[in-house]
Amino acid sequence: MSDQINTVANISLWLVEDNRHFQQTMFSLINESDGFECAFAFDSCEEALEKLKNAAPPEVILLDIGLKGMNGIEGVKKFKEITPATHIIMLTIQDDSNTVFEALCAGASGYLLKDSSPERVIESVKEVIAGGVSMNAHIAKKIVDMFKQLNPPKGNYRLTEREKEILSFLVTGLSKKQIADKLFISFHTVNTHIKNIYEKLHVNTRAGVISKAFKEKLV
Amino acid sequence: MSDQINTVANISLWLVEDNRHFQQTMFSLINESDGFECAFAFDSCEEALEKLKNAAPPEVILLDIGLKGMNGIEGVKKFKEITPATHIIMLTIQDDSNTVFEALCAGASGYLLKDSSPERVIESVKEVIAGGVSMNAHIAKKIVDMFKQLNPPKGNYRLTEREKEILSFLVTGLSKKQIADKLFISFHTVNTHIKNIYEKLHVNTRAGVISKAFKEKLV
DNA sequence: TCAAAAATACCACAATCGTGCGATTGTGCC
DNA sequence: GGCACAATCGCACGATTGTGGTATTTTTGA
Repeated sequence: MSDQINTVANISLWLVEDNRHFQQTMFSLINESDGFECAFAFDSCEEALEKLKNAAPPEVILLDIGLKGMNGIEGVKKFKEITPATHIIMLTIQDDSNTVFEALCAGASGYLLKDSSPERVIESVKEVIAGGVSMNAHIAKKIVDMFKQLNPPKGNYRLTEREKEILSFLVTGLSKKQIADKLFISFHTVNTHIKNIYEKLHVNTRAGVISKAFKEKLV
Repeated sequence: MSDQINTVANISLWLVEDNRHFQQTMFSLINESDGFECAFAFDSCEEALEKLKNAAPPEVILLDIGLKGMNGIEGVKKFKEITPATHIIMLTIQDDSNTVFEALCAGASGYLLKDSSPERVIESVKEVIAGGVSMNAHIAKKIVDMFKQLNPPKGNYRLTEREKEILSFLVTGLSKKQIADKLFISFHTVNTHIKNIYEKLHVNTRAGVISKAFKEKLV
């Protein structure tokens, strides 16, 4: 508790990038920015991971997506295993949405085009530290599209409330008898409801109902 | 082909917003921006939808998410039905991610906080016209999180290739006999395989296997 | 108020399923 | 050679399912 006289601690960043020229540029850019400090710059994930064994993890890692050796995607996973609280921003030359998308799924918090303006770099870092995910409109669209695709408008088979209820029990794997007991109705009634569900969904086996229910998000 | 002397056509926008003060501010902001033109401003979705019947649709609609009458979400759906090529940007007072998320799923191309800077507004419009989706880091995180949730790491139950194959047939609703015929093996063999699958997945009904297969993305 | 829709209940029977056994063959591995 | 494992095949039997009916009561909507 001696010499905390100047300011609050800087945000610490690490840089993993094999292009020495770009590495230098980025390194300087960060260290010249108020409140940020680029502690280390590495040429490969392997080196950075090695360093993590005996150094405090940074708050943010800027990680080239196209590294030799362990590539960025694998890198994200490894880093996140070791220090899950560290935010990782991918660096890419081009707007390759597939790769970026994979990186996000692997745990990255955003990505930056390498030719981004210094302001944009700093803005991204701030965004991820605030808990956000930093991406551009193009990637955002990819993700929203994919999301919509995974959430197709659910088909309407005009199931009644009771039928939906029973469908949900079928999906959990209950037998007719178990459903009857659960709803305090007769086995025969459940039988009838199931017959009606089968007819409405155009299926004729348990397996058919359940697949259809999952595929079309009926449950 | 007569008087195309001045410039390329302006980007046409419509504004749907019931707060008259904000409506005026935004209207002026847009019309003062080079290359943009706010053709109409409406107080409600109903009015704008009415106008669409006899006016050319705009390239972009700025749509308040919290309108009286038909709200923004329903509005997006209606607009998109009538003029799917029109990009819609939602206007929100607060960063309400659930609503914004619904809007995006309903077809919106982005959203703007109402206190965004004029530059941010124009930037968003440009982004959506370029085919992107405009959102901030906070919403982006929500969506990426949701996406990850939909793609959980698949459990490994050490199913053999044959078992996986049979599992996939089970999911499509085939009976033991049908599977046997399809694979040119005996009914009894299929029976055995299914028994083993049940044991490995810790289930004991057809329904159980299929739900588990879907929930854990085994197929 | 009256008809339609939904929920309830019952019966019977063939088909299919789940599960208890046991057994042979081929393959890879130490 | 011996061991583990996957794939194959077999039998038996009780449990459950799917399907063909019919029929009553309650709820809903026009």
